[in-house]
Amino acid sequence: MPATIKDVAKLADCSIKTVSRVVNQEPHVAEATREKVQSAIETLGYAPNFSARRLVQRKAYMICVLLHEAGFYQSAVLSKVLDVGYQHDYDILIQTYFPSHNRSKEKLAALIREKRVDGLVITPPCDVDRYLTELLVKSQVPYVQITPLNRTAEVPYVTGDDYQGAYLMAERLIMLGHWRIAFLNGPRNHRMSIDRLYGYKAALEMYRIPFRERLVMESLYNFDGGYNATRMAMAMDEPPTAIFGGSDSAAIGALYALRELGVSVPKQVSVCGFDNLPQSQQTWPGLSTVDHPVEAIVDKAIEILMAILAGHEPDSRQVVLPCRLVMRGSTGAPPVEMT
Amino acid sequence: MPATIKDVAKLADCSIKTVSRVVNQEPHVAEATREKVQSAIETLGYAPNFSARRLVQRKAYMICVLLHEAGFYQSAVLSKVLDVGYQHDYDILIQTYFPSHNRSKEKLAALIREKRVDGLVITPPCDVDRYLTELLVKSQVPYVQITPLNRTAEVPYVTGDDYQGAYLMAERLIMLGHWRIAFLNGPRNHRMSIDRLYGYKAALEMYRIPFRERLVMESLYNFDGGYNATRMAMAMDEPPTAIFGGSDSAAIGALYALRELGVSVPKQVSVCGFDNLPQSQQTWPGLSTVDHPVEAIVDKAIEILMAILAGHEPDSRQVVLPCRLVMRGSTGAPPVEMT
DNA sequence: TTGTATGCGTTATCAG
DNA sequence: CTGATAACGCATACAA
Repeated sequence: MPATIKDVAKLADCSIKTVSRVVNQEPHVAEATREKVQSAIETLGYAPNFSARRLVQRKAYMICVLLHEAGFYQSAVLSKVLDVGYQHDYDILIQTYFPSHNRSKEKLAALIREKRVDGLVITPPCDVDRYLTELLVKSQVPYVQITPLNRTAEVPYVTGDDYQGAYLMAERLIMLGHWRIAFLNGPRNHRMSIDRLYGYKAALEMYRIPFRERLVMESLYNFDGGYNATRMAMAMDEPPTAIFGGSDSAAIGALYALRELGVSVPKQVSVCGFDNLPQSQQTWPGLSTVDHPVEAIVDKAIEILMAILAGHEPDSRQVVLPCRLVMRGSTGAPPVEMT
Repeated sequence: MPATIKDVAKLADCSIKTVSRVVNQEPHVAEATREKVQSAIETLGYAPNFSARRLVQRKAYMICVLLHEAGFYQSAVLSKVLDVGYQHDYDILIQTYFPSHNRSKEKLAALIREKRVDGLVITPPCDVDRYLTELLVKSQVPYVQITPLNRTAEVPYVTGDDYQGAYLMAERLIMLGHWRIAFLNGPRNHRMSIDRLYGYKAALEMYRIPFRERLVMESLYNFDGGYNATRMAMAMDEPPTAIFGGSDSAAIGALYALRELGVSVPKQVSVCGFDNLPQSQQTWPGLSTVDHPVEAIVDKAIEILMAILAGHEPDSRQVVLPCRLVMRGSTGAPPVEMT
């Protein structure tokens, strides 16, 4: 039976309000009183009951992170959210969301209706789900998107600069001497895929390399997609000398396919990715990739969410952070052509 | 301003208690009344306030998952916990715990003191932390361990059968014709490492293969450890023909090292791991490994925790689930020796 | 089958 | 600077 604020008040010989003041670090308390209360708290091992606080303040002190699946990228997001969230004295609630799954929809709706969360952090691909976005808008819950697949004018988001990152990497490949560069594309209707593709295109254009439609392969940004696309690419009359995966997952699939085909990386074909997943440095050869600054993204996202929750307008509601290249062993100069 | 139970009562023209009965599916309500209340609930869009319920029932309706780091194994645990937890109408709170990190200690202590969680799920390596275990015991919070590094008599846990899994894999390697099998060992003082090592030893013994101390290499069960151990193993006078990683992470490190050394897997050296991480099927060649039945483990763990929280004794407090072999391309017969 | 009154542990109001 | 008292929204013992 834990001690309550009343017990403390009795022991410290004051009113509960005074105890409350001490606990919540409010001003207008005499130093002597404060000390008396403080020691009472300690001898009783008192800790305020969070549920009571939540009730009376009509606040859940809880933010929800919406995850679609558990992968490394998500893990990184999570770690950082936990870290930052706690600094703001918020609890973090994890919720999986599957568009196809009715139960997860209802669960989330209940969570919001029952005021069990104050705000949400949305991770891809949750943000492209119609039902979800409508639910969020209708219920007026504050939320912020992380690396949205699509962007909208009103919704706050924080993301990496996909266009710039892709441009940088494509440029680097070109500098190495490549000009037949295949691109493993993601879902066509996602802003993220589009930006990365455009970054690639822009670099080609800048260096006067003709863009070839057939070198853009569908990969869905996953391992299997990257694998299949690579098999197809290598079966072409003029196979590419470099394969730029729009995501590390796809690039890892490409690596696998090339290995299977007995094609040496980077001697015969260079491979690179995008995202900088932890496992990308455990492949052989290490995967050259574009680092999406996950930590910084989450940091900023939480900052924005907290500002909104606190009632003041954040500095900016839509933030795009620059990406940077991480070169490892999977890229090199193309082999000398012998015609 | 959401509707409260009073609003519903007023609209349905009954007392709040009756509404409460309907909401909580209690008996003793006339069908007619129930319908009246039900429709009132719907027109008002009423949802019970969770904080209020938590307060009055002195229950947090929340269980906490303690994570040390965010990896794939942890992700798998998480997904399942979420899934099962929600079926029991519990919220899942994620908490990172770093033994070295004072803030995370305090945070957890506060969580427990303030009755913000009803129970916990502990994942490795949290369970070997003195401070943590003492805190848990002192505060009397119910908890259950998942794949504990060490086991104790009183604490409920669910885990895979490390000994049996390692035995199985070692046996398989022997069947393939290997007898110089290196083992990438984990932290020496963990029950989990010990069991896996003993399973390996037992298989050797069963098949009358002399155990060689020097073939047991320290790897700490991580990528770098596996990498270094493998470099050392391959530098021996008589290098092993197979490398059994006590964890997939270590085995992936081994794969990397061998690739670097130009050693062909499985032609010259076979490699296998333990855990069956998702990335183990994305390596080249696919990593043969021992599947730790994470989902079943979590399932059982939550079941036990729920039983304890509900006040009745679970069927069993300590459960060990069998592992099974997952053979992929990284293992094969050893090369023919030419002396 | 239904309703009334009381309490859960806080914070907030406003008077002292 | 301090304190009595009223919310907060729900559950629950007990009465009708």
